[in-house]
Amino acid sequence: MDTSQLLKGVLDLAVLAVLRDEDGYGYDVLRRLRGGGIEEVGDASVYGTLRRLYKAGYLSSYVVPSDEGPHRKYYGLNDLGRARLVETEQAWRAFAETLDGILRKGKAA
Amino acid sequence: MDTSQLLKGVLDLAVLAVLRDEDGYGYDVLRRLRGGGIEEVGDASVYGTLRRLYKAGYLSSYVVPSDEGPHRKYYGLNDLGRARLVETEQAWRAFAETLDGILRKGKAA
DNA sequence: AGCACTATTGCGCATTACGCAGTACCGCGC
DNA sequence: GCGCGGTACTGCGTAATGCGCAATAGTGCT
Repeated sequence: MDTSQLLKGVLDLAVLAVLRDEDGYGYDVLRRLRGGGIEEVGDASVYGTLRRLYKAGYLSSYVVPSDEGPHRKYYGLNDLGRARLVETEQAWRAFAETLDGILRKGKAA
Repeated sequence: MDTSQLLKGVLDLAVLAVLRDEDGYGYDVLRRLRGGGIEEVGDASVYGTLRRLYKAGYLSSYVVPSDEGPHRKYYGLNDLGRARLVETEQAWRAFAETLDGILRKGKAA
C-alpha cells in the first residue's frame, strides 16, 4: 500500500492542477490535495514541491499577511506553469494508457 | 518529459503484470515492457526490480542454461506475488482515478 | 502560561530508476 | 582464432523526490 511511491512524479502535476483556477498558499494546497483524495500526502512534500516548481520557473509567488495566523506565501501559475501543466497532463494520460494496456494484455487468457 | 519519474512505484506493477501469464527472465521482461509501450525503461531498472521483488518474496526464481547465450534467470509469480499484483493494480487504479478527479475539477469553469 | 491550529522552512533519510562498467557466453565473418 | 555484436546478468554510484521530524512563529481559547 505504499501510495507514496505512486505519488512520485505525479505530485507536480497534482499541485499544478489545483492551482489552475485559483492561486493558493502551501497549507491551502495541502488541503485541496487531501480534499481531492490524496489524503496521505505529507505537508513537507507539498511545500517542497511548491518551492521546486517555483525555482523551476513555473510559479509566481507573493506573500500576504493574514489576520488569523502567520503570513501566507501564495503561489500562482504563470504562462510557463500553464504550459507545463498541459504537457505533464498529456504525458500522464499517455503513460496511464500504456500501463493499462500492459495490465489488460493476456487478462482474457 | 521525464517519464522516469512517472515510472516510480509503477515499475513493480508493470513487471508483475508481464509475468502474470508466463515466467520470464530479465532480458525478456525488458523486451515485454518495451514492446508494451514503456520504451524508455532501462535494463538496470528491470533487473533491479526483479531482484527487489524476489527478495521481497513475490517471485520464485530458477536458472536455465541456454543454447544461444548465457544462462537465463527465470522469474515467476508465486501466490504472494499474485496477491501483490491484484493489490497493487487496485491501488494504481484508485490512485489514477483520484488524480483524474483532481485534473477534471474546475476544468469546466 | 499552556495548548491547539495555522503556516513555513530546513535537515536528513529511504526508495527507486538510471547510466555505466564489468563479466560472460554464443555464433559469425575475417 | 580473434574480434564483434547480440544476449544476459551483476554491482556501483548518482539523482530525483516524497516523508518524518524539529524548529519557528503568529493567533486565539482556556
